[in-house]
Amino acid sequence: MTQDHLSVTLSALADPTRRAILTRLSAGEASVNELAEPFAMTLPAISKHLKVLERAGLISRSRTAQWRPCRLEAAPMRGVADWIENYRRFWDGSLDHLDDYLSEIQKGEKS
Amino acid sequence: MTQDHLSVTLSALADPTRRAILTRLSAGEASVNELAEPFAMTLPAISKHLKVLERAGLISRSRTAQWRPCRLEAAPMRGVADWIENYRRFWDGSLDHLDDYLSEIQKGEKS
DNA sequence: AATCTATTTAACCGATAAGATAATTAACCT
DNA sequence: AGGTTAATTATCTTATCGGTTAAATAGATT
Repeated sequence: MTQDHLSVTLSALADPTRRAILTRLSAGEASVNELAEPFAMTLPAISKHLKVLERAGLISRSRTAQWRPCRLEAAPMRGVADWIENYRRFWDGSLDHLDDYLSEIQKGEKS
Repeated sequence: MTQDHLSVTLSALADPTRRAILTRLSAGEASVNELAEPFAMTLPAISKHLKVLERAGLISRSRTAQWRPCRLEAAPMRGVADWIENYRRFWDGSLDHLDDYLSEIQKGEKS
């Protein structure tokens, strides 16, 4: 089954190692070895995680000599933020204007 | 490995069927059969999806006769929204891109 | 040319996920 | 009691995931 963008993004984000990598990258570019350093995990494992993040469009990679520095590309997160925003009222607790929101919600995702 | 809340929530949300179920539930409670109806999928499959959502705390279930109506519980989404909010500046960009722009300008002025 | 460094690819493994079918539980209605 | 409806559990298959070790590629250095 060809996965939709939102599913690809969310499942990329569902792994704690990958989220930690993104957090690290929010402080700036980093090489694969730098990214791997904090984890009790082999390099190929990190390499795989990076490939998942790249496929999801959450990072991009350049080439400098033998290094392949990674950069955060947060754009796909916007889809997640937008989707989840439709549910904010359900945890924010102000159920007062429920009716106003219903039609908006129903315009949401139809797979 | 015991999964953290955020990972459990995100992987529950990573499936389009489950997201569609949540969207449906944002319009109000529904029975399992009602939830299953729009999908080309057997009932046990839906039942499994519901179990995943329940484990993630994204739905709760009551018992009325032979029906087990499901209700949306959006609370766990808050963790997702909070986490992702840290990245908004990277796609909203106004601040970031302004910084880039300003440093570009300064380089231009110096040369 | 030889070697060191950075990273990826290949091949494999165990665990989990998503689906199916068939059987089972639970509650309702004659 | 017997049958219908609602939903779950059990079992199985197939595919993907997250990790490993070992080998391969690519570029820099000596």
